[in-house]
Amino acid sequence: MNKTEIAAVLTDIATLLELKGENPFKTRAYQSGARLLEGMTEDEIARRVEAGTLEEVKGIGEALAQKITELHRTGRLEFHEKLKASVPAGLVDLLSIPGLGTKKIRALQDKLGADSIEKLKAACEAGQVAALEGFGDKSQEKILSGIRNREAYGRRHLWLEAQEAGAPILAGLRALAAVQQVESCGSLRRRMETVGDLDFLVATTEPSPVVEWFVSQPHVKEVTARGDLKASVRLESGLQADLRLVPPEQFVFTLHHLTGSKDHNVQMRQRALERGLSLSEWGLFPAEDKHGSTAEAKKAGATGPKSLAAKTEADLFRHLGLEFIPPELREGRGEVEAAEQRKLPELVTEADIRGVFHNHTTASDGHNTLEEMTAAAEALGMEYLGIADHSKSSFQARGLDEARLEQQIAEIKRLNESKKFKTWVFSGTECDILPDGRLDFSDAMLAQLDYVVVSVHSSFRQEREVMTQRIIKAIEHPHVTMLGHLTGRLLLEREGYDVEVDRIVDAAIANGVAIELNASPMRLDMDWRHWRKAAEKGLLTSINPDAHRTAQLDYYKTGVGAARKGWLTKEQVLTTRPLADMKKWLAARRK
DNA sequence: GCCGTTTTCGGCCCGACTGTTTTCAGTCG
Repeated sequence: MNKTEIAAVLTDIATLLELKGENPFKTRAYQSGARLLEGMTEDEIARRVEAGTLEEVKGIGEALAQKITELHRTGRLEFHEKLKASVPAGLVDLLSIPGLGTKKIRALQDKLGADSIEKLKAACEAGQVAALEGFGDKSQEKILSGIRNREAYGRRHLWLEAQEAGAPILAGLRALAAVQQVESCGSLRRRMETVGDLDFLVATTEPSPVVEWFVSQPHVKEVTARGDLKASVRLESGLQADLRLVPPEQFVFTLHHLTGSKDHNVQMRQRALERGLSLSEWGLFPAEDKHGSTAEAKKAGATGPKSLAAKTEADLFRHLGLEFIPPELREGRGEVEAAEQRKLPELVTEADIRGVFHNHTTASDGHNTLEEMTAAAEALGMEYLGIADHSKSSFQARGLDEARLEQQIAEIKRLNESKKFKTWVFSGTECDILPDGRLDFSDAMLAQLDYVVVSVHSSFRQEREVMTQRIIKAIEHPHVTMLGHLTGRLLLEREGYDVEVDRIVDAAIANGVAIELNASPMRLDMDWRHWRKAAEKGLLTSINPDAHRTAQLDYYKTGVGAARKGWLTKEQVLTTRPLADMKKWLAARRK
């Protein structure tokens, strides 16, 4: 078993033990064991299993070491299997209902035999839950609504959806007189491809009008919590939005804490400790001396230790000997080390982008004409726009055959010559990669184009090796400029096809082909997790909106977010080049 | 289940909020 699988088993054990009412510190030990494994390399784990030195890792003791070893060697763990068999299968599902934790679930199971969502729902409808000690009408109603809305509440949301839902809230908060500073935090700020909920942080000395505004904005369906220092609402979309209010001097620390990620925060706290400091959402304090706990220090109130001051996050990082780490990079993937060595990349910005490739028109499955798309690109200030309608095999998308493509080439030529728009238009195609790796157009046809995007749109289920070879064959074709959506994934809907990313990246570099960063918010493909390594090897990308209507040209901004998350600099993104350079680069590709 | 320059036993992160309680347990992040 690899580390991810082993960690998953440990986490599962923790959950099952909790449901059985085990000592919470025992369950925490399994959880932290899982986290520790995630933070180690496969190599290190294998080495420690082999040498029997797992116990040297702080947080892993005799019991965990034995279990990890068994899982690593055999892929099974009898302890886990017996445990699983002893807990009703439906019980774990109950944890997904808001307001239900292990204690209440146990009570419901013990007293009502409710060990599945179905049975719990029936018990609620019969009024049995409200009658239980420790429960009441409100709890019963909350459980029922939690069950009814389970799907909507549990769902993650595309980054752009979350961003659009959050923008008016952020603007509204910013406009309040009592608000000194406000930011959204969490995965939205880190620009993760999907977002679980919205987190807003406000600096204020006068929280109550802020809370009042927050819970009474439009689109709030339900207020789930409301206090002096925090509030939570459920929006009509099913998204949950949380508000935290802190005094101004604490803002930066809470902002950093709530932005995360967890892994990043763990590393930062560790680093603080190494320097005799203690970092938390409350501040950056001198670490407590051996005789006083932080709790006692807290109780001492104003006489307790004072946090170091930080006006901005840059101050916070500076206190720890680090340069500022942009939120997008805070994933615990080497950014702290890089910040220490002053080796963080200068990330590409929206302002760097000069043009957009891979866009569709009404010729295939787009909703706007060539002229409308060009006008929209001009309005965005783009120096160039690349059209790439589908090729003939994509008949579901009204793909163009040779005759229609030649027509479009002529049309684009006329448009450029007319100088009607400041934006230059490049003729291209999104050419299907056929199941055997051949392309959907002849060499002669492809040679007439300014650029060629190649994409897989069929036979998604091919074996990993077949699919990998298929794509590499296409990349090796002399007329190909860039590879479209590497895996074809649709976030929250469909897994991508199975490919060996490293080999495709190497083939692209060897053939001078770029891999697009498809900026459609439902794709963001190739995944940001691959970009750092790929770009360090020399891969170039093009941030492509894959727009099917004028408004979607704007997707390039979402793509810039993903590119930043992938540590990409301006130099590594082709579409930051001015038109003249871009023309030169494309011409050189065609020789 | 893990840990220890104060401990091999007795701690383990904690603050805010809700709901059901009448002083607090459970959940959440």
